[in-house]
Amino acid sequence: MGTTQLETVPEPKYWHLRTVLSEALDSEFSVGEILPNERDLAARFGVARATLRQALEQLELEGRLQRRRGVGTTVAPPRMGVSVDTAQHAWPGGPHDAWQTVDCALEVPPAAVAETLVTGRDEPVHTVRRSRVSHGQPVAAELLYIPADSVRDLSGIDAPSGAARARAVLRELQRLELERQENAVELGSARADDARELDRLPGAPVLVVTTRFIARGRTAALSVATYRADTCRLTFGDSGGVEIHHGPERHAS
Amino acid sequence: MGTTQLETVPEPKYWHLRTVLSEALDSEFSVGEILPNERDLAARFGVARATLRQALEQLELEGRLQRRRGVGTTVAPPRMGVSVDTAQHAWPGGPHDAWQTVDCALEVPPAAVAETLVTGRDEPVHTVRRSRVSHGQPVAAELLYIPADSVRDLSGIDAPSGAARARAVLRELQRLELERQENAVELGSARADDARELDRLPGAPVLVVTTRFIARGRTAALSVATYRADTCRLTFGDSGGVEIHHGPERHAS
DNA sequence: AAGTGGTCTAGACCACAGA
DNA sequence: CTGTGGTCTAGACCACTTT
Repeated sequence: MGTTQLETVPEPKYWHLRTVLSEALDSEFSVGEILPNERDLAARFGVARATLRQALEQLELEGRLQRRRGVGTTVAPPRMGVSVDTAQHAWPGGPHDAWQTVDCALEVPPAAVAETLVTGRDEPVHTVRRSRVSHGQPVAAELLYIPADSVRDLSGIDAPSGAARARAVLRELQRLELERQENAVELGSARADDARELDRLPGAPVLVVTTRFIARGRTAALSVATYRADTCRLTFGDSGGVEIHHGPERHAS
Repeated sequence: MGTTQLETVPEPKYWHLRTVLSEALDSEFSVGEILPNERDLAARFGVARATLRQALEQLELEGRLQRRRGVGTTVAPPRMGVSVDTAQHAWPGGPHDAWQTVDCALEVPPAAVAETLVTGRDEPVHTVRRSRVSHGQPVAAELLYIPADSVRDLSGIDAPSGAARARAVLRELQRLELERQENAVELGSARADDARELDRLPGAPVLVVTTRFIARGRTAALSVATYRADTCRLTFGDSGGVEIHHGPERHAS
């Protein structure tokens, strides 16, 4: 009857903790509010700190919490919708481009990239680094690989690297007619350089959006964009700014 | 010159381990091959088992490894491309539908769902459970929420639940004209029921695809599909079956 | 029964942010 | 400097699969 449920198939402590904390977040905390520190929380729930941390990790993965070393754990705002539609992921450098050019270099791409670009192994390609900012914070870091044949006429550009050269490369790319593009999303973990740019630790979960730009029947460019998985909800299709969030949430005063 | 790099900013052991193991996977292992057990591996690298496990978790998150309790850790095949295009995520029940109907019930949806459906709180909606199989293994579990007004004429259907009723509901839904749909992808963790259906443990990382089907200017149905993040690469846009994988991979004999 | 990965503990020390 | 989260250890036991 009113007795406490006997755990016939006991769920792991950390999972139960996750549920308890999740409900507490819904009902007793506001966005931006700081949680008690991990040692206190662990003591309060009568578990080891490692177990408590396992629960927090889950909630961070789900975008409910934000943890920063030296600062503390705060309640995260609902994830922001970020469009990865053809409009925003259009020909790099185009008018409706959501990206900001950072740097450019001529480098030999990773084997997996070289393979889809059909370029020979060890053949250097233009590598443009870009970043995307939304609502005032960095949400994605991108590496754009552009084979040399896609941008023929780079005369008059003396800069061997830098943002100026990047813009020149993208401008050249515009001259090609984009046939179509192929997109894919998958889960990954941030490499050290991406992590730095996204203000996260290495290994942080990211959504990797791979876009193959096809012109004249060939792959004219390949974009590998890593989005912060904790803060972003990628929208596509006929999308707009659908708002779906986890539960009751109030804003801190 | 040829001296070993002094770790001025020492990276975490587990991260270094991840890199070492990742390279070993590329060069010395074939898909499906079984790795040494965790205790042996930890001993071999001179670290605690927990640290070794942190590295393995990373690699599993990246889809490089597959771990099964009681069995062992094996090298995972490259992720399979799964289309989440309008073609596959079309009007549920349509001709090119990739989904298999499992069950149906009339239930009160979670608050977040009720909100986007514009139905009143505590108002039950048709809840259809479906599953998607690709290459012989389950890749996604879906919950489809359909407000009562979207499927008016359910007379002649006596079954209060079950696959038969589910099909009837979807058939009724077809009579509406689909205006457009809005899609979003985000990272989540598998709830207990989804986890069971996906043959994973609760909390396993999943890609949650939320689709809002819009007809007559209203949300006629809402689909929440959770895809296994470890085995799936979601493709969309003008996509096909782009093959991008991590490195040299051979198949076990 | 034996061997695997999964959970959990109670500690320790480190890196970093802020006062 | 203090307090925070991040890393790491050396154990123990549990749940599960296979033999």
